[in-house]
Amino acid sequence: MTHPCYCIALRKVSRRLTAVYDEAFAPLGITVSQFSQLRHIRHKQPVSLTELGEIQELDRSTVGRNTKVLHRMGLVSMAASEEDQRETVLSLTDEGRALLKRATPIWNDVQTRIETKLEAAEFDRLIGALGDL
Amino acid sequence: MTHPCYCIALRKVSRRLTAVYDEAFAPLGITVSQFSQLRHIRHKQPVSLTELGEIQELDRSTVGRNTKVLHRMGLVSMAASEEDQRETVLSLTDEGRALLKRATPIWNDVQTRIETKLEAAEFDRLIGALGDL
DNA sequence: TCATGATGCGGGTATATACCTGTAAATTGA
DNA sequence: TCAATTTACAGGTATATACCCGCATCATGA
Repeated sequence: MTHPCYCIALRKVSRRLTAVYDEAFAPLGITVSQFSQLRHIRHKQPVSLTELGEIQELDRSTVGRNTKVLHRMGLVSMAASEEDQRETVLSLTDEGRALLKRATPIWNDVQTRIETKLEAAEFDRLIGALGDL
Repeated sequence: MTHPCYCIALRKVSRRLTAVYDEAFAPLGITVSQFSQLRHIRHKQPVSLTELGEIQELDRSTVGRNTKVLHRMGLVSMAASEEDQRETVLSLTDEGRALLKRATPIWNDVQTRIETKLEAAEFDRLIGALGDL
């Protein structure tokens, strides 16, 4: 274990940071991943699963499954496109919009909190800084 | 999307970097996550699931499930501890050791490849550098 | 127009991950 | 010594993620 693995180190801070955001969003019943997807949908709606996948750089099937959860929560509507019957078009529901509005200040707070940890962030310092969040 | 989310950005590079390592390890039939766990086991064997969880900063149940896969692959042995009947102790099998030996030069190559991308890596540069791997 | 190919998705399977609950074994304190 | 607590784990459930296959639909070229 002389040299740390960059990938494993990155995965570790990614898990940690995700936990920080998720904890902040928990009162709203969403995760940071879901928050991000809601933001993308708001920005691009009406948007197809494929397009959303390209934007988020996620596999289409992943986006489909993640979206189904948001749909089940009543935050996102899924409808067949009129031009192309194969396509599912996503939009925010009123609840989705409302929740995103409530989530945004929480996100801003966390972002700011992270920024203060990141000032002179080279890679190792990044790991260290996020390590004691 | 004026401001990017630190967490989402980090998750994204984490996915990407994982894909790079996983692709390199693919001929051996393991992932970078499994490689890392094998290394930890080799370093600490005989080791319990709980201890391994603490080392890897992963939930015990996660380690248990990940280990079961390695065990199914014949790379790791799981035996009840003699001192404490509750404890499962993990060790590498001969195949596990052999595979780790073959995996290590591959890992070194990827590490080196990543290093050349990381020279002056502040956070944003990190994202950018990993972005075009 | 119509076969062929491309596109959009759903679902199966798999890993990686966490939390919670239940159970069994060990420890400890009265 | 024995009840109460702590520990170690397995398994259930859930999200997040990817790859593959199959199906339906659309687009295109002969």
